Amino acid sequence: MKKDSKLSSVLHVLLHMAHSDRPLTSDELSGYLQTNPVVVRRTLAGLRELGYVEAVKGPGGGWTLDCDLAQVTLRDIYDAVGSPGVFAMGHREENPQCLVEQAVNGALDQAFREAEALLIRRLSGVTLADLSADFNRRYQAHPRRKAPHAH
Amino acid sequence: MKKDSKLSSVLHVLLHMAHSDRPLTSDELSGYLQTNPVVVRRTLAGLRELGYVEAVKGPGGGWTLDCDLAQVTLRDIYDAVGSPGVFAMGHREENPQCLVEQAVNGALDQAFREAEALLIRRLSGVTLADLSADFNRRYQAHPRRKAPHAH
DNA sequence: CCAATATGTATCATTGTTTGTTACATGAAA
DNA sequence: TTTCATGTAACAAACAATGATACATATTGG
Repeated sequence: MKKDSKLSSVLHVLLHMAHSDRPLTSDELSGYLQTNPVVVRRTLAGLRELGYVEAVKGPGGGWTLDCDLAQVTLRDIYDAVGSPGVFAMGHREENPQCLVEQAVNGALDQAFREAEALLIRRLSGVTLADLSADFNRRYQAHPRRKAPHAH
Repeated sequence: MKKDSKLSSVLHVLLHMAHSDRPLTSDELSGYLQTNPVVVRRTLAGLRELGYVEAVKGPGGGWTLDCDLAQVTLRDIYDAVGSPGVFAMGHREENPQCLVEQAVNGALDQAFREAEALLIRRLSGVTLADLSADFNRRYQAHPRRKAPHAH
């Protein structure tokens, strides 16, 4: 099944923005993700509406962070990109009257709910600042690299 | 994102088989799932190869269970249908050299791994016999229903 | 004011996966 | 030998995610 990479992509560009001292254009960001500038704008539109990032038009414009990295968790970003369904599995509403199906779905739903709850807890426990610090650690470990982010 | 319902579907038909005293044809089973007989055969083919079910050709033929319900867990069935990817989210291999991406993916992977491990644990803790018992409880609670499974 | 740059967004094309369908071969039973 | 059933390949349809194009809007700086 095809995987939705919105969350990963958004975090990727947010971190790049965190380590940039000037606005980054959709064009530049799309280069990092090897995608299209329009896709970037589309994806970041939600974050802009929620006030996590700011977009400025015109020359010298682009995207900048507009939040406290230490206050925003991965869960916030997950919500911001639309809280996409966590699981690739589910069940159609085949026939909810069927007692057999009710039994099956009940058992599966229980397991899936618990797993999703754990995932959300874990995402809530990591801030963008944590990610940024993690990046810095990796950078210290590879100081020879010319650019902090090889693209 | 579209959800894969193979696991749910397979469990559904397995339980029907568990409560039937004769082989059920792909045609009948496809009726329960509101799908196509060929899809059923395709999906159950894996379970047949693993010995969980048996398929008999010819008049009076069809599908029957060929395992101990108390010994087979939902996790076994999950594996039997191909252990489809659990999550609808992921990350492309955009640019693994990028330290930013490494930091992001590291954090996400950690959270996803834990959630998946919990899901597998939960699935391992439920047997087909448990599901069958659950069905029976539901049936006791609705004794007026003419057929044990309304289809 | 105007040219250049950048986002905002609607629309359409492309791609890939899943599911459904058709067709036909194989095998078993009466 | 007819009928009923599975086994499977091949193809069609449906759908969602992604990419691309076009153009409007806003801002900067000469």
